Amino acid sequence: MNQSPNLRSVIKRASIKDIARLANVSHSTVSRALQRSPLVNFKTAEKIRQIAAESGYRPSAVARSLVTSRTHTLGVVVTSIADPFVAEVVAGIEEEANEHDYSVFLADSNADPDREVKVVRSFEERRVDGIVVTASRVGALYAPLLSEMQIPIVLLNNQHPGGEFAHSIMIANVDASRSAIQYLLKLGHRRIAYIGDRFGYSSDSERFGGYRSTLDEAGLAFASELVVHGNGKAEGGVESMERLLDLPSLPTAVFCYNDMTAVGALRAIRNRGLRVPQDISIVGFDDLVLAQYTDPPLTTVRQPKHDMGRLAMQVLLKLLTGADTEQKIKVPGELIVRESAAPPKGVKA
Amino acid sequence: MNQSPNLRSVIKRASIKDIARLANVSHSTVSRALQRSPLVNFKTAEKIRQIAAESGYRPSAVARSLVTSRTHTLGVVVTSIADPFVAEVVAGIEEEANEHDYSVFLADSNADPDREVKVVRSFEERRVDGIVVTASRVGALYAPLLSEMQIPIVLLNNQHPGGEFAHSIMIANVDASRSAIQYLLKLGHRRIAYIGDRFGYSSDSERFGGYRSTLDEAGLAFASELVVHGNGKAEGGVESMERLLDLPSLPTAVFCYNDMTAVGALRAIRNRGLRVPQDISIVGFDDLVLAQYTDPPLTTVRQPKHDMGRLAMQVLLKLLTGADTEQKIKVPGELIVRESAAPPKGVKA
DNA sequence: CTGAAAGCGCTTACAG
DNA sequence: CTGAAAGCGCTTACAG
Repeated sequence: MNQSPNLRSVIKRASIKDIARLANVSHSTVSRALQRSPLVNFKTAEKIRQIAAESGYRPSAVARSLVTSRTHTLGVVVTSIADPFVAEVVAGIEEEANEHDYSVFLADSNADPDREVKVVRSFEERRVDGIVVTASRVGALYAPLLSEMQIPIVLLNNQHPGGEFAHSIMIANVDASRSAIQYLLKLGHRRIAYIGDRFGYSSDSERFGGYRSTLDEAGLAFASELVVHGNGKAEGGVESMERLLDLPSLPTAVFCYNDMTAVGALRAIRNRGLRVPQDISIVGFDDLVLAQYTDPPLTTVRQPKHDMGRLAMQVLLKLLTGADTEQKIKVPGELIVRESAAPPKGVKA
Repeated sequence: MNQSPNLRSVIKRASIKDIARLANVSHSTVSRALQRSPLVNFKTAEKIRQIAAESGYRPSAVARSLVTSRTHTLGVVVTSIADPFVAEVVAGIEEEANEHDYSVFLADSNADPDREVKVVRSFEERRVDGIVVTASRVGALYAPLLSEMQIPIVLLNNQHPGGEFAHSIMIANVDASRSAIQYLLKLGHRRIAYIGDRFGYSSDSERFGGYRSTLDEAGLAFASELVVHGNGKAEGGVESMERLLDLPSLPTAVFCYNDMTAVGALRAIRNRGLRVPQDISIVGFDDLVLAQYTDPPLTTVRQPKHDMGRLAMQVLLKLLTGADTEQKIKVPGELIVRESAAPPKGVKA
């Protein structure tokens, strides 16, 4: 009963031919019966299916793929699956894929361009039906590779969503960023800092753009010392916030590129003996689950990560069924007000 | 240049035959040249490879798999990829797999037994070379399915690692739990609570076992009101901690099933206006990255998540190359002392 | 309704 | 060193 795996691997799996022999029909008929084709007599079909079930038969997706030239498979390439934003997006992709009987290959590039190229190449060899690239920082570097590929690709929050790639889904960075800054202005803040992400090519500049234009429109002079850059992680948030805290005149509020950066900023502020939001207000971006559990709970811009993942898969599915409209979808962010932002000192709520 | 995907999909990919025609050799020779077989003349091999490169040829892994009956693929099934513990484990698996040119299928069961069964079945049809199941809660339910499978499986922190499954890698729950409780005892705590996970079949009972036996050995009477159960998430930690805080006599320290539970406990304590660790000490389990950024930073038991993932893949690799030793690996946890635990009131450090 | 035949894109003995 | 042949496990016209 408990044979060793290598012993077992010697035993050949049952194929359609074996079932055919047992059922006394041709393997064509078995194939049809298993596909529930109406072309085969009901009783024989039943019998065949029963025999298949009893013998633990499992059709070979690889053989099927070879003839149909569809693998019902997609490749997902991420910069880091350990990044909570990415993990939630992948959960959404996977869920949608699963519902449509697609399997997903996951590849973590670790933000290494070479590895990303290698991985995309391996997806080509696996003959995936489509690819989704999530939050890649290096997209531009392998653009030529992608553009010559014969596989539909959809980019999700990619740093280089432009030109040659027809299909992308992106958070509406500028508007989302503006809503965060408008909220801060409404609370009475006038000295608002921005902690960006030095690796976020387009998303950082868009979020920064929203920050700057909103400040401009409010008639506030741009103060370059209030703009610093982290790395999108908590440690980068700590460092960046420390630089801000060394300023002769502190900001009363800080808008962060993402929640992890905000978590770091929170820590740096605490380390200096200051309090959020009484001394400094903080606003994040993403709305990770942990944003509800920071101290204080984080006011942030929500990205519908799970839905964005599903959407990416839906776009892919549409492309796969032949639709060929160019798809560049912008998803709105939503400001989630919690407790990390409040009016600055001396201003009533 | 920018043809539509469906137009493109009509254009057949180059096959080994196309290359053969261009190179004026047989497809057998092309196959050999591409595999860098020493059997083929060096100059012809060079020429063939060049032609292949120029024509953007990509070998079909599916065709190759059909003949070699190896897919160089593995399936990873997880309860939830959005769980930070799981995500880090998967990162480790993926990294090790990548280094050995394996591709990984990821399936998220959402802790749904039916889905888990469906997914494992699809992995069988895809002819994955191996499967790793991570932190499954429902393993027992599909034990029969697994045991009749012809594919090697390794279980990682599975709730039912026993009997029929030869290969598993597990954190040393009992010892890790004991080290946490011993630390708390050394700090002077005598009234120590435990917030478990009602879904953690074996890991919860093992961690509880470590808790209880260490208390016993210290001569402390077991107080059942000090043991409550969450769901492994922050919300469950909040609820459970609230129940503890309603006790007529509060615990001075709480050992939590995992870090997310601890994060919830931290929040519940803060909501009651109490402080950690001055009023109550908290110890977690996992050492997620966020454990460094809670307020206060969390004292916790580290699981080497990334390494455990790599290890799982290594075991699989070993099984695939024929080794057939039963592998049940126990990985030690490590107590990471930060700031969420301190001597109870009235006891000097 | 059923079967024989061809073919998907490779690998690999077998013969030269 | 090279090619013709067989075969991996399926699907699907084509003929009956």
